[in-house]
Amino acid sequence: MVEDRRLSVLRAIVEDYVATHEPVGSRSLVERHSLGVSPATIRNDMAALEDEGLIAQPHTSAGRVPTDQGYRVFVDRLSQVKPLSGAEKRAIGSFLDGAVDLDDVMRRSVKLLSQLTKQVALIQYPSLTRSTVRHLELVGLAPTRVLLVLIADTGRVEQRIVDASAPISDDLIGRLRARLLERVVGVRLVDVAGKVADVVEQFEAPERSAVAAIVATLLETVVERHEERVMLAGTANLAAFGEDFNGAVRPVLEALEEQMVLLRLLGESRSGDVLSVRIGHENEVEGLSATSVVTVGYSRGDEVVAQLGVVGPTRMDYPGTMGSVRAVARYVGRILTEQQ
Amino acid sequence: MVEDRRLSVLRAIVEDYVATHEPVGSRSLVERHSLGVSPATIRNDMAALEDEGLIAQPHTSAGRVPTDQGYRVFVDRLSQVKPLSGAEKRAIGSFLDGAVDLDDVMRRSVKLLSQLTKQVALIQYPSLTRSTVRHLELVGLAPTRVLLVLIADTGRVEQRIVDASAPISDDLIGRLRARLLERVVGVRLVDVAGKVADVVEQFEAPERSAVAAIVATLLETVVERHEERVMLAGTANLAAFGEDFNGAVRPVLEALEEQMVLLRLLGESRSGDVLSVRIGHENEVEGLSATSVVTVGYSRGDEVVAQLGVVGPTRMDYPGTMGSVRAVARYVGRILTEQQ
DNA sequence: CTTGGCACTCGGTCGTCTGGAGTGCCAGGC
DNA sequence: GCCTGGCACTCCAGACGACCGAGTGCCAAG
Repeated sequence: MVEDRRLSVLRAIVEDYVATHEPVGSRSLVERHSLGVSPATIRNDMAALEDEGLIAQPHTSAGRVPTDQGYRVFVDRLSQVKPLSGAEKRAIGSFLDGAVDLDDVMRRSVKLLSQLTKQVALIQYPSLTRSTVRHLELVGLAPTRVLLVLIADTGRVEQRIVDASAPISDDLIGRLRARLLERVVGVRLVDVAGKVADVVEQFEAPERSAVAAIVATLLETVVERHEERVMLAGTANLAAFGEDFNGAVRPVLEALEEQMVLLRLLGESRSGDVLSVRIGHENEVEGLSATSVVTVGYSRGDEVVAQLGVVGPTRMDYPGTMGSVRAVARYVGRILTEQQ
Repeated sequence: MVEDRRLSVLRAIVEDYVATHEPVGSRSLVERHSLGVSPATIRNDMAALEDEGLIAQPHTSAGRVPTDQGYRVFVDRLSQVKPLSGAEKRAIGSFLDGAVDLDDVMRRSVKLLSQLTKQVALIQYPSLTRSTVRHLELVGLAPTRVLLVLIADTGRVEQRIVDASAPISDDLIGRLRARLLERVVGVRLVDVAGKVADVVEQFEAPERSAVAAIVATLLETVVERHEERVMLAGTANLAAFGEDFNGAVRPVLEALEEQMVLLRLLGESRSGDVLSVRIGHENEVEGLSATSVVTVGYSRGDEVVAQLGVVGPTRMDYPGTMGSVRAVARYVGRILTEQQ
């Protein structure tokens, strides 16, 4: 079929361009891939592909380069996720198994992913709102200060210092701690607010204001979504982007420095645990329109708790990147589930 | 004095080069600074400075550029730390005051510093080993698993999951918790090991192995220095470095990605709370020989607990950078001391 | 010790030229 | 109807050379 060959040509162009980073012409295409036809025929196909908007020429008399749409078609119809090699899998296992706590798991995973893909890797901490309270601790620091520590079942720990204007006795701390514990342990964070709503009322006048301050801080800790952190590694790999630093790399670095942007990036694909690939302009984030973002959710147990992925140039090795992202997500999920 | 003028010339060269990023010649020097002599005289001075190794020419018939040694003399003898403007001081105050916890203080400080200096900023978390134990918590997770949470008086929280092969009852957790608390609260982390050495012996056979596992993990948490974290911001400012990405910026980015390197960078200057400036090759870290590092310690109370600083091109604005670094360190110290 | 003058060096820029890679189109063949 | 070889055309990239200007070092005179 003619149509089939045309797509083969597109695939070949994408593969060559990804490999060489140079516009690919009709001659070299027939040489490197056994397409069984002459360059002239390829040229006709290329003209058609260009009409469809899948490839473009940087200038007349240059080879062709895939467009964002071209990559889209490649990813959707022409490529398969490439599974990792056995060696790579073993490397992942041994690399991640030594992690001592959640921070360590995140740090190791994101570093690993950036090394596997040679791109910038991102990982979002497991969402607090979806998890449950494992423990809550109040520690008196000073007459009017209390440290509130909240431990989620994902292993994440949040701490806040509460400065109540009224003095707080150790006895009060003990009673409040017991009451709160009995209310919130095992409760989903999103439901904590409902559970502790009436606690303040159970305390009398001299103590009430301090209790109110502590409970308010607790609610704040539980509700605030801005606390969803993102960790990042491999920015040095941006070197592969191109030579013109200020043109290409700077906006990317700037975007990556903003926690909010990173969250949006990972948040855009609330697609659960299926791979999401956003190519070039499909990306909503300003400054990243020349990059592609590959993300996937990872799970604890059978619930997706957060996303991880990579950011790289649109001319990336999609099958390989997708394979690495998916593999790391699975391993992270397994570790979180086991460590539970 | 001739000698004096020579140093003035060096100062002028440094200032001009920092401002323009271009080799500075004798003519433009007399034009921009009122030195009261002719270009020819300056040329003689420049030749002398070059003999002393303080300046160099990139090539014949180009202007002069300061050498690392030239910057050294400039910093040591020719410049004064530039205090911040009132507006800047107010900005620091309002920017840092809203911090809710230690992480937040670190995050805000490092971001602020990178914005003030337009360079890459680093901040080290307050050292664990120098601080004391504020609280310790054991939480049972599963029959054989316990979560150990250690809270230092710097506000830092460390958690570890202990997997004892033997079952651990809630009763045991309670007793062990009480005993450990009574031993370690208020004790410096470095002294914890001595305090808990005999705790294991106080438990009998069926419980002893679990206790041993928990205590071992506690010691690990307390001793391990690799846990001293460093946070970093402003990598996008590396754009000011130069155009040749792979030549100049890449090794810097790579070095900055390594926690160990960052720690060394901040650790090299155990100079307490006096500003440390390491210029170019003075820097031990490979890959950063074209950068200068300005660091200073910050305190909680009257004890220096960690370092912060910036990394930038050797052609940085030293007086301004030193002023910003010192100012931010003072504010951070104040906040930590107040929040205590 | 300073200064003006002068010859010299050398990097950066501009215009020109040329080779090569690549294209589009066309006519002929299967 | 599709493929193919041929051919004219386009245009980028690199090489080459000339020129300009900024800057230097040195010297002799003030």
